[in-house]
Amino acid sequence: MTAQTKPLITRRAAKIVRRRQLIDAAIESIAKRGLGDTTLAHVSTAAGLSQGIVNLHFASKENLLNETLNQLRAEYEQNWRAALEKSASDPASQLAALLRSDYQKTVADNKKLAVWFAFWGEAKSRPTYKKISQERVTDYREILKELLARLIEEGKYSPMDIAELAQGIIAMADGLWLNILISANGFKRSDAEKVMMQYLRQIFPKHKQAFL
Amino acid sequence: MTAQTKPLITRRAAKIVRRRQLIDAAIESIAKRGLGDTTLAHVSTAAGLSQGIVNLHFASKENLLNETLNQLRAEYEQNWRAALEKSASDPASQLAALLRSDYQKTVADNKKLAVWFAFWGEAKSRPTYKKISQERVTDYREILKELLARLIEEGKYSPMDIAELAQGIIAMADGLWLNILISANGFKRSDAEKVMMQYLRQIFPKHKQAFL
Amino acid sequence: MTAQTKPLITRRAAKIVRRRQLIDAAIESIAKRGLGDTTLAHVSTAAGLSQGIVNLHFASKENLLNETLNQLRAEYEQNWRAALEKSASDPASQLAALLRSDYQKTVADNKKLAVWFAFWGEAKSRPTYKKISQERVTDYREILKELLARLIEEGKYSPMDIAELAQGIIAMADGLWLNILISANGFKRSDAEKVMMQYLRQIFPKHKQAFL
Amino acid sequence: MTAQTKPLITRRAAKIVRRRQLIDAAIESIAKRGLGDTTLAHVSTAAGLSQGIVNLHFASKENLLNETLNQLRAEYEQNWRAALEKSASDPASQLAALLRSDYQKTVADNKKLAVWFAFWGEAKSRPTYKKISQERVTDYREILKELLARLIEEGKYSPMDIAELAQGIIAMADGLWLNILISANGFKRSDAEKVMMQYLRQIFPKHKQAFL
DNA sequence: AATGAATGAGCTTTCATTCAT
DNA sequence: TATGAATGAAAGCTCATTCAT
Repeated sequence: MTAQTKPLITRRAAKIVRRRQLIDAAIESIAKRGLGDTTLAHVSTAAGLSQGIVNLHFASKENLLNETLNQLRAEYEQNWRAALEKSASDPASQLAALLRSDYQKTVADNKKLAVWFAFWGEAKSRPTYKKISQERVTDYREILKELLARLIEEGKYSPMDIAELAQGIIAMADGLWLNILISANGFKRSDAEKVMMQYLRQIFPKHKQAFL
Repeated sequence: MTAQTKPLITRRAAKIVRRRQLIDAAIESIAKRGLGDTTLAHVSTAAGLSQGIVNLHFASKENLLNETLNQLRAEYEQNWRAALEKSASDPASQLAALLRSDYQKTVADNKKLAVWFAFWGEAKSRPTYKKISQERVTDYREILKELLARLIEEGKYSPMDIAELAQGIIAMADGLWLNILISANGFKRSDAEKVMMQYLRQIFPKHKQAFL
Repeated sequence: MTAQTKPLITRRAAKIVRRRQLIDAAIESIAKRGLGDTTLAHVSTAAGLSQGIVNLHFASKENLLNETLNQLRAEYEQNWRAALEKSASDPASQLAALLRSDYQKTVADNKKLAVWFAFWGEAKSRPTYKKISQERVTDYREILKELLARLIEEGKYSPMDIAELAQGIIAMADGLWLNILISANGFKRSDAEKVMMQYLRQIFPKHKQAFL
Repeated sequence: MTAQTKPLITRRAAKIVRRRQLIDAAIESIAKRGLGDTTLAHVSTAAGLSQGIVNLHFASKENLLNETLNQLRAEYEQNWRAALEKSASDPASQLAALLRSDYQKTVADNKKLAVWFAFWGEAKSRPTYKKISQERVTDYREILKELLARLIEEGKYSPMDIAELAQGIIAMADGLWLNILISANGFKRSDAEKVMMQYLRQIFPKHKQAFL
């Protein structure tokens, strides 16, 4: 009887935990089998739960998948924001921190990359996937542009089209993810980071040090 | 009028023609609906043919999909090789031609990009997709490295890690494809080309002209 | 009246009950249409259940069919063992009981005979069918041989090759099943029994009484 | 021009040959795969001919199968009639010849037995198969009864129900076929013959010699 | 909140049959 | 007479979803 006040919170918490558990199982399965071959049975089994559980917590498979992508997006954003906070505040350090964060295990391990690409592969025909995929880089791009502007000013580099530059950097970042996912010869996260840093050194030679 | 005895489109088309027709229908459907929602019924209907036709010509759906990816790969290669042949032989022109070819309509229209990403999305769990995806860039990468070497020598640029450079360029090229596919603000093939050219101008300032 | 809270037939029947229900439906359909024309739709409809039900409980059609044959084999064995137990223990009575049991309604009604022959018809190309068909008579044959030996001893008949004798009796038993199944002129179970009893009287004239 | 009178005959002959060729291929396939898994593609391929060939010569698969069974029936009859003609004319010899003929290679090799049982397996649901299967033994049974009558008279055996006796003999003959088809321990045609001869010796001890 | 038996639409595949050549 | 590409109905099977418990 004394325990009766608490359960509401506990239950709500339990609910969130369960959802997260199912999302994790979904990521696991998508990475292993692809989006097309992932069934709700795979997900619930991997979560050690029963058949109907996904529909109970997410109402539909579509919804689970949307939430999964959303989860990935949130993690991604959290990760680069944390990286910025931890790093020194000068633009070069911040830029390095931002771009290095893309290759941290938390966001770019083989499983998660596979899932990102799985969703991108369906993005054209699924507005929700497309939208979340776009959202993933909106803030990132703005921050990136800001940092580039500050760096160019600080380093007195000749003027550049910052928007284009940011596009290029993000493109390279994504392309390196693809390379990690698909390469035959074991291209790793650390390799991707090296390539990216080399690129930054080439564009911002005066700040080489920050990009070693 | 003399051709009137034989219909222009013979009902029994040559096998190769039929196969091509079905591959085209597959591309169409994958672009429209994604890989996961593409059914053989979609493909055969789009081709204006009957239910069993895909299994007749490709034995299985899996095989059709493999051949579709293969077709895309072949087209891609053909396209950049043709671009190289048409362009001037100096390394800068060749480099520009090679990288511009990635954004030609033949290989990078919205449909084909969607299909590429659809396959990449399943590449982790499908060895065949992975393999063909790797093959897509093997020759391309070699040629690219060769051109970079010649250009660096010609321009007497300070030494660079050519392999890494090539990785970065290809990554950017692929990432720009993603941007075309997913961007909200109408990022087009021509925009991608601009970004890439800007990048080349930054790395090879003495050859700016070739990358305008 | 007290049972009214729970319906007599619970929607979710115990697994074993469902399986049995489906096997019965399969027997029904095989008898009516043959093995080749029996579809899962026939079986599930006959069982008053839905399309997917067979795959849910048996994983595949092949498995359902194997289990069906197995069921038939088990019933057959149960039947003759029960017959032996019920009969007097002298060899002649036992022999009569054993061979009469082959023509009891439980195991040799028109439906089940049709099913046996349906499986035998495919036995050559289906190892599982062949194996189960062999197993059907292994114990039966041993018991039969034992009884023949005891009877010959008891009656002091001139020595016979018991194995061959048993082969012949079993062959006749099976052939009589075929006759029931195929005969134009309404050859019935009781007719088959008569033929078999006549045969036994001929071989074991001193025990005529037991085979009337 | 001189050859123009002949072709009609040649063609007709060719037609029969072709039909026979297809029937043989059907037997081959049914023995190998069973009735249910035999497709027209199997048959035409085994005959080294093209897809549509069966429909051309038999109008339908059903028809081919009926004709195949018919062919088997005809061969079977031919075989025992030939055996009777070759044998001595006394009833015992005739009887021995008749029953031995059931285990000659021509009619009772593994392939043909498999086909017989394949058809019997569907006989219940296919009137045509049932009919032809009945026809197979109608004349045979009459002859058998006649021979039994003559033998009983000749041997002055105590009176028997000849119809029942014939039923039993035919049943045993068929059951021995089943044993050849299904037995695990290599029960052969010669073994079947032995069992049958033993039986005859038991019933007609005075004619033992004829049944050795 | 959780289970898991049941459903049924929809999928890929097979195959007898047709028919232009 | 023969071919073999094409058809389309029908099969076995999968799986998201429902719902009694």
